[in-house]
Amino acid sequence: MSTLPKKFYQRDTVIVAKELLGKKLTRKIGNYEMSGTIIETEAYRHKDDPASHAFRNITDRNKVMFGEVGIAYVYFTYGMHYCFNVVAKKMKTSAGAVLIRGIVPEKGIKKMQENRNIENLKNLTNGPGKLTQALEITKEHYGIDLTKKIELYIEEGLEIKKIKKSTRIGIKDGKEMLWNFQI
DNA sequence: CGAAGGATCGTCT
DNA sequence: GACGATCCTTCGT
Repeated sequence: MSTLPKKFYQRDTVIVAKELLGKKLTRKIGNYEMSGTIIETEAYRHKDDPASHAFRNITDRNKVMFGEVGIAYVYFTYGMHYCFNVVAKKMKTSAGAVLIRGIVPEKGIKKMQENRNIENLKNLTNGPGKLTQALEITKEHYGIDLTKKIELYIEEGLEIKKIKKSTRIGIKDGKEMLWNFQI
């Protein structure tokens, strides 16, 4: 199976967020592989989106959102969680990223359960902080290229027909935009 | 069940 | 110096 090309991410952030549903996320540590299918995403854009980290200005943290597409944007929040995003936007001069909020675990479930110290599959990777903990994604992955099959990448997956739209979670402004997408 | 509150620290003002 | 694109536990019903 091949990874999604740069071209895939070089489109409107909201469209990419929808189309990432059903795709396969893989995390490789040495020979060990963990993977799952993406089932929930959120789009965060630029100046038109008050909930986005890129809304105000470019900073040390958010700078990858302004750069090349198909790159990982990982940040630390609430003093204990990492969140994993993919840079996606139509214009080179703009900014945007898609937050991966949930996957269905497939390969390497045992390791994920160890990492999270729980058994229940339902609670294993059904939240942005949970999936980074399960897949051992940290700030070390900030800025890596997800189109290359190295330690973290996204491949082709299922065709999704029905998409549920909703408001994004945990934000103050920008609630009128239905940019949370789930299968 | 659902609601409420605590944990904990990097980032921005 | 305040707060957050969260999660988990506890407590009450």
